[in-house]
Amino acid sequence: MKRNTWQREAVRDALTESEGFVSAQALHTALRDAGSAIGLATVYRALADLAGTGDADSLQQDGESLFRACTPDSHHHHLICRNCGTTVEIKADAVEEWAKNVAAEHGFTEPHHIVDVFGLCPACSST
Amino acid sequence: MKRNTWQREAVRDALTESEGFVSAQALHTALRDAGSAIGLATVYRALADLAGTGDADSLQQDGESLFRACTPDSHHHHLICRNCGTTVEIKADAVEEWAKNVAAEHGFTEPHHIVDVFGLCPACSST
DNA sequence: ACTCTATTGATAACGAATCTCATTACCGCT
DNA sequence: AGCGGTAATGAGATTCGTTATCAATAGAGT
Ligand SMILES: [Mn+2]
Ligand SMILES: [Mn+2]
Ligand SMILES: [Zn+2]
Ligand SMILES: [Zn+2]
Repeated sequence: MKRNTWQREAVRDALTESEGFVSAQALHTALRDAGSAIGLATVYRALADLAGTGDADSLQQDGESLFRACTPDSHHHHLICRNCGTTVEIKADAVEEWAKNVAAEHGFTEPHHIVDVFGLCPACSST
Repeated sequence: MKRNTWQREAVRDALTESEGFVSAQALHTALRDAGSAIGLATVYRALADLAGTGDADSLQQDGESLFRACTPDSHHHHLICRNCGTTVEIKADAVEEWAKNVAAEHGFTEPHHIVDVFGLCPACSST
């Protein structure tokens, strides 16, 4: 059975308080700086769990995985500032349909898709 | 100035002969198996060059970069078999427009996007 | 041919992520 | 509340993709 630990709660809380996508290592450093004694491996495990249950979304950038607390049970995509990490959740039913159709047209089954939009947020654009 | 070497040509040719996306290490192994004495670092450098000039597209899967020879000067996306790597190039003007608009609506500038569709190709679906 | 220097490649170094395993502590049970 | 089984933890070792080093090589203009 799955047990509840303060470590998992700490990771969940730290994720929620982050503005945008963060790496496991950044989250671990933030927790340690805040006085926590949590281990790095535990942060990785907690993030993997959260991503597995749908409570966190992840994406890969520059060869490392980034995570973000997300609205559960709601498939969506992200608009991400590549400078400061600020993230906006986006619903895109048209793209969902397109992805499903394009896979079917070529005889591909069990389709899934990766759709992310990067840019500079208003604050980072004006500097 | 940029010099022409048989190593760069070998990487370009090997990429072109590959069916789908391949990793730098897989390409290096294939070249060595074919009798080439090319070094691993050179394969990495050649692939980075090709990606930089737009002659190759790249994506990240399971923490490693995969590359593929692509039609130059033609922005497109990919439908990829996650079992055998077989890839189909896809034009999707509607998605291009959507990405541009969604960025503009939120005040994000200099937008770009990552759009990939994964699935099982017809051959891999029937097993 | 000569010279300059971009390129190469064996190897070391780096870094994100995972594994090991002895220790800890959550939780169902009495 | 006290036990006991065992899931979870964490410091350190390990794996593995990628990049940095740097002496040797070779492309290309003269
Ligand atoms: Mn989607
Ligand atoms: Mn596009
Ligand atoms: Zn920003
Ligand atoms: Zn396939």
